[in-house]
Amino acid sequence: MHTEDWPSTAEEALAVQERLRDRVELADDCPELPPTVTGLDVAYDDNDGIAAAVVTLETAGLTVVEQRTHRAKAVFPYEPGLFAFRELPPLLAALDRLERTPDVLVCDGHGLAHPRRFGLACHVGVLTGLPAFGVGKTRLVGTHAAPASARGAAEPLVDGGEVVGAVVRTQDGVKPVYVSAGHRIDLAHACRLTLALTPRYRLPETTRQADRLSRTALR
DNA sequence: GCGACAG
DNA sequence: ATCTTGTCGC
Repeated sequence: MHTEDWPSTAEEALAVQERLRDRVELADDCPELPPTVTGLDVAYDDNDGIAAAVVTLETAGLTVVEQRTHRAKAVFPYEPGLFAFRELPPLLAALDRLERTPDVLVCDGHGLAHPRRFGLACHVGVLTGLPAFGVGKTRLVGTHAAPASARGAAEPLVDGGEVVGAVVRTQDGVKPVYVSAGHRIDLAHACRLTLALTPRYRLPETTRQADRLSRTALR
């Protein structure tokens, strides 16, 4: 899929989303402990300028092994449920610049925890063919009980009668994050990785590194 | 009809 | 997403 035929209206985006949705793989392909984890994030300025950043970390020590960025102009407005069409172009461009193929992608948004079960993490996974999951800071859909206050506590996120993700407490007493599978990885695995990526802070180290890099790339 | 609504 | 000082807590 190229920039030329990228959807520019909500109707077109919905059609593309529906087409891609059929290619999502729910089976878990992701290794038990992938050698590396790659975080994705995008920063914005006041003039439709956007900068995407991807950072690959060694899973064991969470040290950076490779990082890439891509600057561009926003080509799609923010719209809940169609968020992927805004961040996907620069993210895919940045991912293309990586020399080492990622083992698993960690997105700043949702995967299956989406009104049509196909959020950013699903798009990224399907379009790259790589395992991917999402870690959101706030809820998009679903209801859930409050997880216990200790790090590691989690509660299922339910929408339309099905479990679409998990609400996970990554640090004692902090606001929980929303974890959901995207492609070729299951929820349990995504939750386990999320905890491995949050030894000290609320958000995954992958997201923190990508966030910081995208901001500097914007200036 | 009235909210809710990833980043 | 982004705009921002002080302030509560360990």
